[in-house]
Amino acid sequence: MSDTLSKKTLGRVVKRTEMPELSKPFSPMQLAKAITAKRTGMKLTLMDVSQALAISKPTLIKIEKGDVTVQLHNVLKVMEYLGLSFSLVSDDIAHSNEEVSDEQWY
Amino acid sequence: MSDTLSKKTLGRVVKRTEMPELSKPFSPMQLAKAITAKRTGMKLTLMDVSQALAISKPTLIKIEKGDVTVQLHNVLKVMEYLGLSFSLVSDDIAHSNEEVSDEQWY
DNA sequence: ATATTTGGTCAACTATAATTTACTTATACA
DNA sequence: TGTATAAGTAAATTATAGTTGACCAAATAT
Repeated sequence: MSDTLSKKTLGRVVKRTEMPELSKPFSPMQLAKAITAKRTGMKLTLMDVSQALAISKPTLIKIEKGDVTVQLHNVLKVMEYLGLSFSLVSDDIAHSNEEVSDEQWY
Repeated sequence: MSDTLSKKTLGRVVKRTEMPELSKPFSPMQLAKAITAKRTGMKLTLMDVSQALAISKPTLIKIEKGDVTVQLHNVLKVMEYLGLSFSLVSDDIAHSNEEVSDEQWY
């Protein structure tokens, strides 16, 4: 696996999954891996997050497994809690917001 | 409103909402506006998207209103169809994927 | 080695998102 | 103006995501 161990000054030894490369094209699995990586990196258990956000453990596991049949709401709550965010990418060639051109920006 | 009118060679005149600045921090409303902007820019009706993706019109409207109580699955389907994508942003200070450092990347 | 914690799964139930159908409001164009 | 198209809303039903609680299996600790 792409998991690494990290001994910390406080707490126990935890399995810490590596952060995926954020530059790669978005996929549900990339998101899932990033969430798990952040959570374990912050030494939070599923219980911790579950209690903090009032989201059940099975749902959190669905999210961390890349299952997309979950509420956007729940995913955003988890991401915000862990300090993760989206940015939008449009597949247009190039567009300027300065001037409203007649060209198609989509 | 921040809507603009555009006369097209084919079809009728449609209300086209402006594309939000993708550089701004992510919010559900920014996503909603981007989706509406892309759809109208591509001259697609809600019916078009509804039929193409087998998603009901009320659900599409929820998405385009920034309602987050929708399935991530449905949002991703719409985004992919319109040529929109996410990229992940982590609020870490700076991290390198080249070498595994002892520093916290989260 | 034993105990404890954590991750993960499962079944039954509850909550709620999604669909369908119809209706209304707004927009565009003849 | 009147007509057609599109956006948006609403109620009833269906589908399904979410929760709870128990349980098992790894992993981590003492």
